[in-house]
Amino acid sequence: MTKQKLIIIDELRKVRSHPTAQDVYTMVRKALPNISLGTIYRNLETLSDNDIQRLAFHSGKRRYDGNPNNHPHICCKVCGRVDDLPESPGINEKMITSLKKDVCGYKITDYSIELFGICSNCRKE
Amino acid sequence: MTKQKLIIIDELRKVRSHPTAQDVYTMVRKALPNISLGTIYRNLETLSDNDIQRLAFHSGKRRYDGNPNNHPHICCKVCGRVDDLPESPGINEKMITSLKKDVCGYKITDYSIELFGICSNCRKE
DNA sequence: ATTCATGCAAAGGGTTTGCAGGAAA
DNA sequence: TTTCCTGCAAACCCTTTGCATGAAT
Repeated sequence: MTKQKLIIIDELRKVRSHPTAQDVYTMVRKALPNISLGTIYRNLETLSDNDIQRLAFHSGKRRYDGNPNNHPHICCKVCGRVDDLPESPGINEKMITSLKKDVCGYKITDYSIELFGICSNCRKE
Repeated sequence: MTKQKLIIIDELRKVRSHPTAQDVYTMVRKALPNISLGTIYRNLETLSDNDIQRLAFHSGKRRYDGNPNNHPHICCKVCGRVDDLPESPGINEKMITSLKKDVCGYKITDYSIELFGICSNCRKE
């Protein structure tokens, strides 16, 4: 666990914005001005095994979540903004368990539940 | 609705494999040998409004589904294979409706529910 | 000393776009 | 004729990678 990795985790845990790799680069450079984008990418990749979570959306840019536990998000199709969804009674262990039944031989490790829409800012325009 | 678009839809409806743009290119060239990749991309984009569905995973490659209705998928983290999930009692309108509550001003248009894991083929290796 | 991560820059790979030619109404 | 779509190729952008340097044990 290097200084670079520690600061990346730290910065990710501080925000709720689900930043892109570039965003993380900008954030981390405040503490480590000489860190390279390559290191950001390499470490985000490594840390995704346990400490953080990668999110995939249609924009082509990955986003990262300092919370490693799968949970639902909502993503704006216009500006790309990503928010955590509030707790929902529909999303619980029972529902996930029922999803995992009959998965045709797959061994399940993760899930992703995302809503898509237009955020209030973008609707004003 | 051009010949190119019609054949792209037709090929997508014929398979359950959730092909990438390159895959679609290969499929469509059997019927239209001179079609270009650019046209494939442009039309997949246009058709995603109504006739087909775009899927996003971590690989960076988008995949396309001839079924335009949101429904759960399962994706192999090793080979990238994507399958439809069988009907699940946990995924129903009630659950989606409950998810849509309290979405902080977003206007919801779509959702995506994906499981990730390792398919039976990749587990053998 | 050895090992492994870093910084840098170049390469890679999927997707988008500008433009001239062509199909369709 | 006008409009819109296509084929082609180049550009774009995010991400990955090779390599020499540097940190850490």
